[in-house]
Amino acid sequence: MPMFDLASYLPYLVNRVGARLAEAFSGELADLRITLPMWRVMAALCQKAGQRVGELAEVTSIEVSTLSRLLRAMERKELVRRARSLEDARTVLVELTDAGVAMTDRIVPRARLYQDLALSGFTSAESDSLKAMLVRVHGNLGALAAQRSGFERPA
Amino acid sequence: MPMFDLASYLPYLVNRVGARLAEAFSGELADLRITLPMWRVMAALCQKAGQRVGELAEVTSIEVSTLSRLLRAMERKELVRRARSLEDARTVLVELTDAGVAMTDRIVPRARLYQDLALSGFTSAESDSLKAMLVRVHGNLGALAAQRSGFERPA
DNA sequence: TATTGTTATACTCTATAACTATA
DNA sequence: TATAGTTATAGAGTATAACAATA
Repeated sequence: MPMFDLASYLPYLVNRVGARLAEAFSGELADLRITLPMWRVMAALCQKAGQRVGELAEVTSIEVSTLSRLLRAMERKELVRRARSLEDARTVLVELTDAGVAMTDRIVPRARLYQDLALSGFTSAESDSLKAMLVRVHGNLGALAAQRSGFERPA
Repeated sequence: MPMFDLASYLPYLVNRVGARLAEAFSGELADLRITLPMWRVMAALCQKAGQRVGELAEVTSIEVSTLSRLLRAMERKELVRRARSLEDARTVLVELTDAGVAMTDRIVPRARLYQDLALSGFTSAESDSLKAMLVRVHGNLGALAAQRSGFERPA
């Protein structure tokens, strides 16, 4: 029987936390009839107003084809608007509607509160340290993927 | 437009890292015809030999009904074995077959290497600190879920 | 009655590829 | 030709509930 300590295996720890974060916040969004993927899109859009579909896919970690259908559902709920770019007519720019902005405004305080609960007992230095290390790991994995693709990626 | 900084939002950072970890290691497992959920089950089982289905569901963050079908698929591949418990005939104990142990033995070194790549540039103290903080966040979220369920859960 | 696990259903996500339109 | 996005399909996951067996 091979030896392997899950409790010190980073992917396990991250997956576990991610599952709990997702489960808990999904419940938080249920009464607003918003799903977690929708909130991810809204959070990305409220950070930067008009984004291309591919850009959004990268930020939200949602597959482009999945995202395309998700955006259609969000359009039906009048949360977002899609429009062809004037500069490059291949690309589609996505932005929040007024209703989308209003909904995001309702969710953001919950998201903040929720993060505070997840980090309760942490000093602000500890929170910052945790986040910085997650960013470093993300970077390491990105470099890894870039290597495999044969060469460095633009970013 | 609401203000919200994704780059300092913990759920976003965790989701992002989780997505990259999953994507990268899935590729690592592809040539062995093992999926990530299968590996999660195997890793859990190599940590503790015989586990109930519900126990495995908790450890792997996989829904019981999904896990039930996953275990059937793993039985067909002769990686695991299911058997009714003698003590409580309602419960089913899952364990790795010899082939399952052999496969796990092939994967474990890759998993270790893979973790090292994800944590490259980290001192051992930093890695430990990151893991410990993820465990604390997991605990905070568990306490939160327990509260909502009306009262404290056994564990 | 409550619990454990399996099964069924409907819905969503992923992966892949075909397709349209632009560049 | 290459790129951006949409759409279609099949396979797998999730959520829910019904169900069987056992406690």
